[in-house]
Amino acid sequence: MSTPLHGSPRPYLAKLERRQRLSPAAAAAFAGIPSQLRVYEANQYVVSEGDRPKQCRFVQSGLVSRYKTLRNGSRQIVSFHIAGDMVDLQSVLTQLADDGVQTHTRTELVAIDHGDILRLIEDFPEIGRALWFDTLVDAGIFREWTVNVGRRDARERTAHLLLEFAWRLNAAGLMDGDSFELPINQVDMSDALGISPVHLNRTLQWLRAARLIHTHSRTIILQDREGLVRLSGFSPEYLHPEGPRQL
Amino acid sequence: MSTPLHGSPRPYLAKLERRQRLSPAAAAAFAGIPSQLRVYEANQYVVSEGDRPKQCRFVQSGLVSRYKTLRNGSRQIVSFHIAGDMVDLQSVLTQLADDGVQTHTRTELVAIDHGDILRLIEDFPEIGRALWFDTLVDAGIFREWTVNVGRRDARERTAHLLLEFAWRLNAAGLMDGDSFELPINQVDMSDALGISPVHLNRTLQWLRAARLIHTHSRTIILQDREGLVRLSGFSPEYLHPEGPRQL
DNA sequence: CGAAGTTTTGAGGACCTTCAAAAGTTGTGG
DNA sequence: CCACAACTTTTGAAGGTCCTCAAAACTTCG
Repeated sequence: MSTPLHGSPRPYLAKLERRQRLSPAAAAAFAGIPSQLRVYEANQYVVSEGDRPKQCRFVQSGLVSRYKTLRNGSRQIVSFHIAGDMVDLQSVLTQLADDGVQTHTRTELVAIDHGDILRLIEDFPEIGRALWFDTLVDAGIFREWTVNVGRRDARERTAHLLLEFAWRLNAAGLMDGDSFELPINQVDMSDALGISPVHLNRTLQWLRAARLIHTHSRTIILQDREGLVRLSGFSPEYLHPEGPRQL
Repeated sequence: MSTPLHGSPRPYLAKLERRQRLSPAAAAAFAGIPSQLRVYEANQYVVSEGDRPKQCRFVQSGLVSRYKTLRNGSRQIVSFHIAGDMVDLQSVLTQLADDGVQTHTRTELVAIDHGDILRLIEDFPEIGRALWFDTLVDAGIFREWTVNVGRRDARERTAHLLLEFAWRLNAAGLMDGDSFELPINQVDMSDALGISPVHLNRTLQWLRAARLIHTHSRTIILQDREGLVRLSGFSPEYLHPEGPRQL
């Protein structure tokens, strides 16, 4: 971890503004909020389960996950966060972190003090609504993940996760046609899917053999989107692309 | 479904006030919000996936769940809501319901217009924070459910669900010592746990044989809480009993 | 070029599923 | 208050998906 540098909340602000118009005053106040940039290497722990963080962070570049550890040492990743995503907005109000946060590749995180966020909401209710909506979308993703691990078999759930990544990366302008970078190893990916690494490996081989995906290094190419959608039942409503209700 | 009767937001308000003090003005405004009581029989559908509800509802008495249906007909229940819980607070801002809501027993629901909630938040930012915190607790439960179906075997996850029920019912003052009513059949419960009804039945038999629980009709008696906690790894931090950060 | 990390393979077994039917329980109307 | 229908729980049996363990092959990086 390097020393904190001057950060900028703009990438996250941009994401909020893609969803709903903010007044110039609110946007300016948000853009002026104090923030620090920190760069993490791959596989570093940013927040640990049980911490009481004083800041929340969003991803400027890279990939992080939130995870929970069980006593037997097994682990479940409960969410991924790509560039522009707020990682632990919840910590603004909840005092205890019930999950941990780690990086999967070299990642730039921008940290903002809880107090500054709360003051911003106080001054600009529209920002409060935008942040609330952001947590509602997160909650929708959590629900879909419960469905994924609860009711889809390994092939379906792997295909579903890849399509979710593609959809979110595309919304963030990070897709390159049908291909995207997924800088995560199979052990971590299996922790997100609730299966064993060995079985994930065989599942990926099956997806490749079925010509649904193509991979080289850590690039995923969606060779047959139609087929992936048919296999997984992916449908993006749960990501709420329509944005929040307007007043 | 009967004709709507005059309702009262007090049970939900009471839940919010157990977590954080509200100013008398805010509490009074909340208590005065228009609301309608509706009574549903068991196994009725309240909201369907894809609906665009104009109201949100909380449970006055009874039990409801939120679920998602897959194309092959299988189903995952993603949450349960007991008396005092807001069921679909998220619909205040999200336009499209990405899951359905159904009852499991005779249930009284109190409906409140989205517009009235939004106005209340506008007038009383402290209520906005209380509602945001409520959705954050919900999101914490969703994450734990992902862990439950992703990384715990059938015995562990069944024990975990029962302890979560016990903990939440106790917080709502609905526990009777070590026993509580769970008005839900094994088919629906298996949809919440991501296992087959047959396997849930055998799992429950195992829990009874291990003298961890005792059941008669739809009453659950936690015969050995210690043992259930040891088996499931249940720990209530994810329910955020500490309440929201105070300003 | 060696070391560490990651992916792949093999084999055996555990957990959980499906299907089908029986047994038990609850609710309703005559 | 009994009889019957509908629903729910339980049982049995066979089979599939996924797991664990262990080692080999491959890749990445200093």
